[in-house]
Amino acid sequence: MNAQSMPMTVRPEDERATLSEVLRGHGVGPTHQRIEIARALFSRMTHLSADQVLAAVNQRHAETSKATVYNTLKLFVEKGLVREVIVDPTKVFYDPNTSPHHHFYDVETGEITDIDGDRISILGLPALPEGKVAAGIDLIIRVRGAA
Amino acid sequence: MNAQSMPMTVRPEDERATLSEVLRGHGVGPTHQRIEIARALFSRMTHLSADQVLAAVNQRHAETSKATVYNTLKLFVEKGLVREVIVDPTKVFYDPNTSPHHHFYDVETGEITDIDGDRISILGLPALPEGKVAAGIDLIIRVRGAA
DNA sequence: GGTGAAGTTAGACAGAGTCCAATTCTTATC
DNA sequence: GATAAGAATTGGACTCTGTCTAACTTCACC
Repeated sequence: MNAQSMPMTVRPEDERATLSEVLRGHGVGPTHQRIEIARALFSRMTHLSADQVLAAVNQRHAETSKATVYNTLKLFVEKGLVREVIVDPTKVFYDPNTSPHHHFYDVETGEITDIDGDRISILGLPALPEGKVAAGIDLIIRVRGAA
Repeated sequence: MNAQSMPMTVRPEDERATLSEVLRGHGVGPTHQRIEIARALFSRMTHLSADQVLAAVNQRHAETSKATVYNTLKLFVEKGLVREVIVDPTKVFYDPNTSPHHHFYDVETGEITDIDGDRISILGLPALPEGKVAAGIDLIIRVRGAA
């Protein structure tokens, strides 16, 4: 089971256990803090910045430090649980949807919306530079309110 | 005449005049500082961050403040003289090539390379969100050294 | 219950970018 | 060329995101 296949609704008493399994399945030892951070991301299935994750976690009950949120988000990226979305020059967003997809980014509101990967084909994708491998492909369509 | 059609080599005594014309043609009043910043970008035709622009300008002779570099780069973006490239979570790069194109970004070295827009076709581009207009389309291919 | 490794923490720190009030420059007009 | 008004520039303080470190806590295992 991976993050994408996690049921959208689970009985509250099962939620922690389910999240623990998701973490373990990605080679991440489950701790209170990591479970809370995973819940913040996966229960919303939306793009959150580090400070939004921190706020969401601490609003609930669990005191979690800034350092742990940053450590954990970096770990989740390494382990493939979430994906970094770099569209806003001021902060990184974390996307719990790790399937191939692209992004609309509203430069005025900061809102990020997914574009399913299979709705787009990219033809003539150039050969990667010598000795390099792909680490991610993201088509970013910046939009703003009509004039 | 626009930035792209500016001759790659000009007689030094004409360079300031040429850059002045480019700026004026984009509705930007030419000042010493703006000319120096434009020269830093257009003489290299490469992707520079704000601090690289600052270093390039001040290395030459013209003392220019950090605030002016940031003000000017923002103005250049508004006026279509350069394009922001947002691929690195720690800083924005400015690209003097404003024709439609995409980017390779090496996550290990930080190197950015252009991909000509006409080498790639994007099929099935989804409709923009209601009431929105496109502000930029950038396919970012992140690469890293092979394992 | 003891031990070591893994995880968490507060708070200091670094770097990019913003803001502001004071100064300097540009430009239009005479 | 002098002048005045608006535009541009400036240093420095400031904000914010993210990193680092050394101490502390938790956990698994014996």
